Amino acid sequence: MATIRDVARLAGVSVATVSRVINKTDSVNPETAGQVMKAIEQLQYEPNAVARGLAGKKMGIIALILPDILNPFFPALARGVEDVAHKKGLTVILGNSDDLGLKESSYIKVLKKKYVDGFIFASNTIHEEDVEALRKEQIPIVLLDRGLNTASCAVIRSNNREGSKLAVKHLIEQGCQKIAHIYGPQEFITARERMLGYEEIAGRLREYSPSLMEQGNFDIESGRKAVEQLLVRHPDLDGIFAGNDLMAVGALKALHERGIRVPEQVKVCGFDGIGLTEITEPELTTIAQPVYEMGGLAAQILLDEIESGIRENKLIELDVTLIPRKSTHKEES
Amino acid sequence: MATIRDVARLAGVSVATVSRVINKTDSVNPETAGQVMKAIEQLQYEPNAVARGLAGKKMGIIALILPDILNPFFPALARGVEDVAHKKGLTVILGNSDDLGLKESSYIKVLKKKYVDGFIFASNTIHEEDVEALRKEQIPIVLLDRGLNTASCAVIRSNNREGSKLAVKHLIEQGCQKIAHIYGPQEFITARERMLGYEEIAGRLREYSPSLMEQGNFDIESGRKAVEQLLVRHPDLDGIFAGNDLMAVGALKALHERGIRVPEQVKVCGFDGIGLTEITEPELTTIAQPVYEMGGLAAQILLDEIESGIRENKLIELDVTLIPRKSTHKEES
DNA sequence: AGTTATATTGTAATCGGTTACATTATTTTT
DNA sequence: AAAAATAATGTAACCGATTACAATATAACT
Repeated sequence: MATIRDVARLAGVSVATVSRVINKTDSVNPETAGQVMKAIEQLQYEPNAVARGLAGKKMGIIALILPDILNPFFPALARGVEDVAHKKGLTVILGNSDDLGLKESSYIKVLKKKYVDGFIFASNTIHEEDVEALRKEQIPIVLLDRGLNTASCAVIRSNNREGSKLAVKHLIEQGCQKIAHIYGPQEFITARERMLGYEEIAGRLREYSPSLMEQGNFDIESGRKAVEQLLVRHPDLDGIFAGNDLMAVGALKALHERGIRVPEQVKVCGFDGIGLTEITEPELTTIAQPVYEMGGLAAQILLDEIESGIRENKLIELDVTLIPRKSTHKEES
Repeated sequence: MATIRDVARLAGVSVATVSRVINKTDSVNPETAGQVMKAIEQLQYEPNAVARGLAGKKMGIIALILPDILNPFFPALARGVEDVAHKKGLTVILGNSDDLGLKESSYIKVLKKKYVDGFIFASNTIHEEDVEALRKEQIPIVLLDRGLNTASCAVIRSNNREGSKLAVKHLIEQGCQKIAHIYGPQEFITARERMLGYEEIAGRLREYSPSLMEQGNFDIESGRKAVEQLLVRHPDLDGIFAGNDLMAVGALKALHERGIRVPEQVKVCGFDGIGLTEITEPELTTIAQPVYEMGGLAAQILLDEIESGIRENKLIELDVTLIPRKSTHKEES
């Protein structure tokens, strides 16, 4: 591999001039630049990213820390991030935090030493101090689905509240009168927001009761269990709005096991819009988040901040969309 | 951030000695080492990974290049790789190649400049020359699901042939007599092997005919279409072995649309063992690859090679297991 | 006792870039 | 025409580690 000094020698100039040509940071005589270009060409020279990184404290890498790539919500996010990053010549380091603050801290520690350009946290358990520390060191961060309290960096999320309202309204339109909700762990702001949206609309129904809500923890099994509980208390419920698709799948399973037909007897709606929803039987109505776009946007914002060096603590809330499918279909009467 | 010189100064020794203490590369007087340790402690010193990388040409990063993290097969692989890497203090860079040789080359080019320690390719389209080039530069590689021809580095795959045989035998045991196969793109060795396994067992059946095979391309939609074709030629088929789970899901959908009951009229078996198989209705029998373990093993082998510097061109073939589920259930008569 | 081997430590080059500062030549300003 | 500004380039320090080589002291060997 040729180095910048090889190029300088061949072109008969100093390394500084070569650097200037490469980075266009300073004016260089066009003729000289030509020589340099020719030398670069001849030697097939490519600047060494690590040396650059050492000098500039930026490795051209962004870190994406998410809870678990196995959770079907995250691959699309990762892909969104990676596509944008790759287009700009940056690479993406992936970390699974399992929603453990400790693991997040550990990633931060390791990755800071590697001079990553910035972090995207799609994780709910980052310690506030970690964020603060990164800020103080001027390392750009973008947060996904984090509260307002951390107003010290860009935050992206989708409009969970409105999404829930869409879901419940849709269930009502399809004829549901007694709509249950399986909510996610309340330490997640997304889960809280979705519950609020549900309460806002479902609370108006004559049949509404707080006991129509049951906790799950965002996985399939908990969705199934929640429905079992709900059916004990309300055997006559006719709609279920699950806080995410995974729990909705669990709900579908529970109903199927009990011989309760979907959508005829009970209609089910999920949240997230992951691919799974297209392969259940019946296919699952869901509130789709623009996950891929969220990832891309997060990367875009991060890259902007990296390039410009200016932090904009914007809070971006993306719109979600209802995707009506068979699981909430209303038979024409 | 403290540097090694700060430590040296505080401990009253040279940077070389500090380096020796940190890396245990050379003998250091225990007393001196103590001083150094104390200084390190006091300054909260942590070696800068980039400077180290520049000096040693290794950044403590491994690159995982896969076709598409959105394909449900790969998250588990990625997780397997990442878990092992993280345990050893390495980080993982993720790249989506979309099975485009060009994108792979592009990743290689970029990542070599970043001194990644090694590559794991789970992609089917790497140019032979790229592999050769990396080898020549002594950069460790591990390949997943690649042919024997590339015997110049470690290769991991699962026993696709045996897996197919397991699948077809299972279908026969469950009472199938006319078993169709949806095979994947023949440029993928996995697809070829699975087809061979199918032919080996299904070929013995009285009802066998080459026209029982139909091509798909490993996605849901192609599985559905393949079944439509197959049903035209063989309305009386009673078993379908799909070359992967995604196509099996498509098959399920096609059958469901036509009102053909699974498993009563037709039994279906997939291949891969991805999570989707548990949420279809009926749940899908499949041949499970130990995907997470494959990832872990790939990382392990790569790390061994990185550490030791010696390449072992082993070919490891992992066992697959049949997971019988409802989609091939035989009604007791 | 003289010599060789071993342990311990330091000096300075090296990895491969970026960039502050200095220098010279040329152009613009007054 | 002298002074000031601008363009073009080079020198060398710096980023923060590793490591070859040299130097010194001490232990072991003949």
